[in-house]
Amino acid sequence: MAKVKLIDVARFAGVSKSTASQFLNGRFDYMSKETQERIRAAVAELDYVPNPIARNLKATKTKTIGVVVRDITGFYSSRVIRGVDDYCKAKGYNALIYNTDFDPETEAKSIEALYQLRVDGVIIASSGNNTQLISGYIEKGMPIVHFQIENDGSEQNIILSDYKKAAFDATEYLINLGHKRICFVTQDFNNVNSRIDRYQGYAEALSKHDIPLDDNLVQRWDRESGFQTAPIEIIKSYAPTAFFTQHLPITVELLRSLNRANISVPDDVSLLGFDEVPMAEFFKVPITVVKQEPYSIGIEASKLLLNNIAKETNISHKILIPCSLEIRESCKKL
Amino acid sequence: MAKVKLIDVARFAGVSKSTASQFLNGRFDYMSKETQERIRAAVAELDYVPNPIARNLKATKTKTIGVVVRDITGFYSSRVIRGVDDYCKAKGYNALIYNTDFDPETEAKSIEALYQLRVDGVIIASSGNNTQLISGYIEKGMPIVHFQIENDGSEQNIILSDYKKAAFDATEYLINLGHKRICFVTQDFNNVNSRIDRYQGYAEALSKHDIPLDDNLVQRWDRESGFQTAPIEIIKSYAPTAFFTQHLPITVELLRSLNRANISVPDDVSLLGFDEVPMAEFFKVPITVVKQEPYSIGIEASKLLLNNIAKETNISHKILIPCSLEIRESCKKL
DNA sequence: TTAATCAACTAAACCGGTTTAGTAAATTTA
DNA sequence: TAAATTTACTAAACCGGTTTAGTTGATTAA
Repeated sequence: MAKVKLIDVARFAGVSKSTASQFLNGRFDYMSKETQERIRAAVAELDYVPNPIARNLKATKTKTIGVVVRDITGFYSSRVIRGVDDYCKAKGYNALIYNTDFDPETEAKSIEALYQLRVDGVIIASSGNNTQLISGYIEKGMPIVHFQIENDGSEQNIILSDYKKAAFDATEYLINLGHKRICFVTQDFNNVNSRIDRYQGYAEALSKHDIPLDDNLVQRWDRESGFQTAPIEIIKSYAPTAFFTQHLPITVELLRSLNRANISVPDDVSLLGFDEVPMAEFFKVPITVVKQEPYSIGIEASKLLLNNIAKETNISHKILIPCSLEIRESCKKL
Repeated sequence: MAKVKLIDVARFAGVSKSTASQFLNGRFDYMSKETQERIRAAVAELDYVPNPIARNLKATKTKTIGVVVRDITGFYSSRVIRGVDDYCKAKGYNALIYNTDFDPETEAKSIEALYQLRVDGVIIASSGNNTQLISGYIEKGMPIVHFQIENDGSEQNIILSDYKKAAFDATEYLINLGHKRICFVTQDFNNVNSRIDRYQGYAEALSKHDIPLDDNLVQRWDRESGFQTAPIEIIKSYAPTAFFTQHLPITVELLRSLNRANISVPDDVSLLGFDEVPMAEFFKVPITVVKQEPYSIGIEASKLLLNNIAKETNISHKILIPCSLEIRESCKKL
């Protein structure tokens, strides 16, 4: 494609490669005005475009970072990526996206691929199954910033929503509406702080309002097998007046179940979801949710990463981004 | 980061750089078993990882392509990108995403950035305002594949939904439900074939069923100023029994208007949209839509691009991907 | 007047690989 | 038995830049 290179410019201007390079990097220390002008003219005449790859080879930098997400297609992930990308582009970096589809092995392969590609750093929403492996890369000197998922016991750079406060606020909102039997639906904690924190926010709100914590109202859902106990059974057996779902897919599946069983939201049961629901305004019942700020998370994550890259430090930072409660129509006042 | 290089491996194995390189590239032509074994051992011992950048420098290839979209966050774009990325990764390429936010200038800058980065090719949903410029890059030898938007008169590689057939089928579906006054809501054609084709599909369906084409029922919408005529006015003045919107934002805005004006879909007026609507199943009225296959479009676009890169040809190909009608509840039988 | 300094460059090494053109020893052919 | 060929490598050029260590002629200080 672009064939004219530095040596061509140098020859055209009648100077050496070194001088041409100095000029292009703005170091005019001891360079006569005429020489500068000749090189400028040569660049213009030959339509020269420096090759950033050759440049970075020498610098042993790629000006590229990696972003490892579950699926770029998701509402949350795509916005994080957009934030990362906007910040990176502004700082002269490019971002390479790797999708893991929730598979820890694909995740491991992605990190290795990025390592081999010599990216300057990585932003990752890790599954939590590769903690050891990731530590290894950090030791090898690859700066890594996490987001979305915080695993227990790992000191790391991470940007997170303030899950605990968000869950607390949401639960308190339901309590203030008169709810006492609030069913908390979560994925298995599995040492993931990001899940435990929400639970704690929930528990603390109950405690603050002297509502006993009923273990029957803490229900599990997982990606493969769905609800451990069917929502209809939960309602029959434990009579919750509200569901508080901790993840968009849980909200979606719960809503689907309730619709199928002809259980009306919010008349029969209230529903509050974690994570924004796209197109909520057009829903039969617009869902009240805890809204995260994925775009901001992306910005902050890349800010932190590029900072670490620049300073070659790796002191663990944890940054919390506040959430907000988006009140719509799925929670009834009792 | 990774510091061990080829020369280290070579020294460790007691061979020259060249021999080590030959080994790593699987050319064992005249290499003794013992030498092979020694290099293999050195690689393993030193944990050597080849530097793809240095490799590609010599090859004058980057094994990277660019993808220029409006906004990675969108339902359609994110899926196209996912398709592109899956195909590219499988073929050893990486994709760099550039967002234009519908701004032709940002688009131009993105292409130039990708050109300077020496990407091996570009996949783009162009605004249509940079046709000249893009031709320039093609002439410079940069392979380009378009998708989503086809501009009038430009011979180019392009992957598209079969817009005409899709619009024909959708219109005929409405006609078969008894609709005769179908309001076609579109962006200004502006020489964009992707829009004109839909209009032709619409017109041909009407014609086939002997329904006169009423210009009053062809309405404009644009991103900045919204509807040229407010939907309520359209209904009052021209009494359509159905709307057929040509773009997701139009569908969304129309629905919003109708809701605000308390006009019921489909009781007062039917609605059929182009483009899938996320979460449609939970809508007050699930919207019937023409569903495109963005993931397939991404796959096909990258297939075509990588093919052109490999063969260094650039014969214009146009590939149509069929759409399907996703029938839900927003169209009433009259 | 001569050594030291400075302005304005350039040669060559380097980044980390690939590839082409050789080379020396062993083997085959004439 | 000498020439031609084959085997198993290596030296050096190259990809397209950056950077370090010089070099040369002019100017300034001692």
